[in-house]
Amino acid sequence: MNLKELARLLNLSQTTVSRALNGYPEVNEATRQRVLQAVKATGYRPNKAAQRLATGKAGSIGLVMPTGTGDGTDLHFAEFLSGLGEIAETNDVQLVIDPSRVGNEAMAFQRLAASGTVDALCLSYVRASDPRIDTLKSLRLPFLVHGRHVGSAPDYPFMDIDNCGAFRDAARLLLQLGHRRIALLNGLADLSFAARRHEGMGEALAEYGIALEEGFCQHTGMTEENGYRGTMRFLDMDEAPTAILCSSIVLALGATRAINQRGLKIGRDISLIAHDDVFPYLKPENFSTPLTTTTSSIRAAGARVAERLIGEAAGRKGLPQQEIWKADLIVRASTGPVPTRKRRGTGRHDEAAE
Amino acid sequence: MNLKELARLLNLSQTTVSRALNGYPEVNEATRQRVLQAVKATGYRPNKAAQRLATGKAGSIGLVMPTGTGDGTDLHFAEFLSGLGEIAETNDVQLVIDPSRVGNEAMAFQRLAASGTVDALCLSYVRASDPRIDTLKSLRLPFLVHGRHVGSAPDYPFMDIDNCGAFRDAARLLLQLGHRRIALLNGLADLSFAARRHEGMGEALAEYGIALEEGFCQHTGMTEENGYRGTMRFLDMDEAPTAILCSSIVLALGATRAINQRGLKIGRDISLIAHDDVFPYLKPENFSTPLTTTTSSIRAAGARVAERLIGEAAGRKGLPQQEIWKADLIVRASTGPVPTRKRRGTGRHDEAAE
DNA sequence: CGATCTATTCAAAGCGCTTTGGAGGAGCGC
DNA sequence: GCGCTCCTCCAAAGCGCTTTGAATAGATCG
Repeated sequence: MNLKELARLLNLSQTTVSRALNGYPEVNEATRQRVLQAVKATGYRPNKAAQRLATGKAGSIGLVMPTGTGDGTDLHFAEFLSGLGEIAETNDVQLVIDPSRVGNEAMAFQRLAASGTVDALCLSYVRASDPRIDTLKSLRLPFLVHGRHVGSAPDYPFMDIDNCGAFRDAARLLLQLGHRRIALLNGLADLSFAARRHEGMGEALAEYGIALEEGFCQHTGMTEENGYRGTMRFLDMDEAPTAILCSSIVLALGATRAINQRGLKIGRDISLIAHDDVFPYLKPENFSTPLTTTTSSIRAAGARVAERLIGEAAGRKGLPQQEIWKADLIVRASTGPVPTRKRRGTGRHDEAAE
Repeated sequence: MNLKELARLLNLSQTTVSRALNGYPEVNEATRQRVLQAVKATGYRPNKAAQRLATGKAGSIGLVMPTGTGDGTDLHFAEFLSGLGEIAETNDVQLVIDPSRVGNEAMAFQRLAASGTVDALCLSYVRASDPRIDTLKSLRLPFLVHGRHVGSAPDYPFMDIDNCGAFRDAARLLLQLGHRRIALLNGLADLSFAARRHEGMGEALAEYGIALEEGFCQHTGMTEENGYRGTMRFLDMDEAPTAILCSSIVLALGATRAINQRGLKIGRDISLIAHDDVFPYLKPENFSTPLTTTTSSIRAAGARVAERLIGEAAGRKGLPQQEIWKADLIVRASTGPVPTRKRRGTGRHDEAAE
């Protein structure tokens, strides 16, 4: 069933039927109703490809899915996607995702853009320095970056959370609790959020005249395994940290395992703060010791990104170009004052820097 | 840059250029090279919408993403998607995902199908009894079901793993080790894989004359929290199970937490087997006690589904219509002989049935 | 009453691609 | 030289939709 048939069926021209369907004013209300009736009766659906061809609008937004990274990226991607999806659904917009091997995304973007399958593009998993942003800028499509590069001030639309502030606040809390040796289990170093969290933590330490030593930092894929290994390495140090910041709840999972295995008690012997992207299946409040977190729903971020992207594709103006959400610092039982009596290592010991 | 311009540029007709690009034989190899050169130089990409309209082929496969279920579904979906994506990428096929609120998927499928944006559809997260399959059958598009309904023999193409066999084998192993009180932490009861695993476990127990009691079964979303709670409930029983089967590694995570909290030792005091979908960020071998698992990569399944779907969309015949993969039972340290001396509860105690 | 609006409707021209049905020329056998 | 087949290439007809530019009819007006 296509427009032509439908029009013939109604003894109308395609023009009129098309207009009736798309809400143009120059069609009699009675005929519009007649058309709507017929649509319902026949189950007619406009062919999207034809619509695209005719209008140039695709009715979908594109995103590039990093495939097979194996670093726990997928976990966040799924949740982000879920948020995107919710908004996309209510706006009757489809998501077309172009899977692409890492390093090949620029091509994937070009393909998506040139093929005219999407009205707007979304970039996620931004690297600290990311050439894909330039690719995006060179395309003539609206786009939105989830995250932002590090260094210069971004001159493109983005939506990001205040990773720097989050980890600054988290580190401050620990410092206020008397911790001086604080370690960081971070995501891969070239990811922008990882760089920013590192930075924020460094800032807080600096306020106490402490330097963030690289020995106290791990940059890895955010898997349970890496969380475990990193924590073990920290705990094995002569001057082991009394607190650890984790860039992901999955890392915290591994950290918890390591700490438990050592017979230490989280919140008493060692403090733990993790960034929580709010996964429904793994909640920080359900850890054996409920986890203090910096919290920001990545799903909500996805929803917001979709909202803006759809708006922009529709030509709506006046949307904020750059947006940074603060993450909440939610204190639970995994943080406590620095242990006064030594349990392991040498106990309290200020590491003044500079 | 479009075909017409490109053709003019080359002093060729659109026909010839189109044919050169699509690998038709009736074009001189020399001119084909010339065309290819020009494409490279100009960065020409065929407009997908136009191609779709002309050929009726969309060059993409559609899947419906269940949105906002909050039951840990997303986790598996992401990994599955990742597998789909890998194959889709190499075949230059896009994935269009239609997010849809649960219960609304039938409409989403119809929308996808009628709009002509996809060549084939994939259904995942099959329920034990699933009306969406009928929807799919009524559409005139190739489709593939990941999973299969329970009850009658499926009369549609699917790809599934042998959930029944996997949990039968797993339960058998436990039975051989002397366990008689075995519990099940399952996914939501209306999901087909959950039903099948329940069934398989029941079969194994039946071989030993044991009935699978509902008190030993939990059907919930596969979150860490539910794993923990369920396990706690089991451990609190007078006749607590000596072994637990988990339908997901995330459930096992919660189970581990509960067991540890009780001061029990996995593999000695209580045995644990989980189904492992092979998530890169959470590996059973890295649990504090490495987990015995029934293993089948959901990513590989996604890849296979994509392969078949793409083949079918291309009209390739002779592909197997129904496919069931066996899951490997990989024994690690979380399973051991049933404890002989009682630690908790009443120790060994046969619960003969019937 | 002829002229000017206004409210509806329509025919036809694309959108950028594929594909059908030739056309022109080279090569061949007779 | 003629008819034939091959090999290349082309013009033009769609695919199903939107949209431009008119046409028609009824209403309004001087």
